[in-house]
Amino acid sequence: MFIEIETNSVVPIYLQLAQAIIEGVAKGELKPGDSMPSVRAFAADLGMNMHTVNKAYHYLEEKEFIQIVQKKGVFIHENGVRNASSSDRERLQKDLRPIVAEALCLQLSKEDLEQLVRDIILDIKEER
Amino acid sequence: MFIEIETNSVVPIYLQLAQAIIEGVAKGELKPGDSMPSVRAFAADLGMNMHTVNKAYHYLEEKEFIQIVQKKGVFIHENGVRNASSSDRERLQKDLRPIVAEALCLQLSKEDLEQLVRDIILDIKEER
DNA sequence: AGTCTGTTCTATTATTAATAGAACAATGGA
DNA sequence: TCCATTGTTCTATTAATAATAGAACAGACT
Repeated sequence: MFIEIETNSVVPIYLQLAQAIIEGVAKGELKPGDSMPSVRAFAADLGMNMHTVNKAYHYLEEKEFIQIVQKKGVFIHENGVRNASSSDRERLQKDLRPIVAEALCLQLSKEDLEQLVRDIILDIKEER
Repeated sequence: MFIEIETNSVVPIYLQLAQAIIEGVAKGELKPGDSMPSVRAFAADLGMNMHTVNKAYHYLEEKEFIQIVQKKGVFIHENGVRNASSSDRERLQKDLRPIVAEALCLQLSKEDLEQLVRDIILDIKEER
């Protein structure tokens, strides 16, 4: 699993890490039940601090994408790939809204937006 | 123009303000050339600090949605409603990617995503 | 002349992000 | 049983960001 972190990005590295893991799940590279590296091993591997990885893990746990089992390890949540709950949908909608608004200003039609989404999906899934 | 600010949100209020203005442009409530309130008047109106409004304005200026004219005022950019440039598209794609990845984990099909986007577009445009 | 404009400056407060190191209790393999 | 590994918790420091505050400036407009 390739994880690229942009140190100069405005998006914090713990979030970049979390998003990379979500992409891993999205493309099926990480499957429910798979175990994730320990916070220490992952941190060493990525050249970041243990606490930063821990923060990413807890962020993902809150979103129910991973499961943290005390003293045992971290696993992709059995329910990580699931049918979106209503709170899932609300969250998606909230995150999506400002981007859609911007797209409208940029004269993107529904079709343009759909094309953009399609491109992203391909881009996420092709890297296998 | 209704602007609602959630003081307890994780998204900073200067950003919420900027996004609200973008929505205003998206729904055609704000048109290129329209003048925006002065930083002081807007701040007083919204119950926030002058510098916070100023920050939102500069954020929007960087995205080329408004134009700040020294000593005269702030206006919706003449090019605010435009055909997306390549840098516009890159930005959209970058912002969209983590959301699409999450949607894929949540088993949303292309069609589901398209429906979601359609709902948001309606929601943005109906409030007139 | 006087108000309004965005700008600039210094300042303070609170929060977040990231790092660091140490210690704890429980797990699990050798 | 021993011992390394697990996530957790604690204190700490540093840097950056967000939000507020107040004052002053120079130019625009009336």
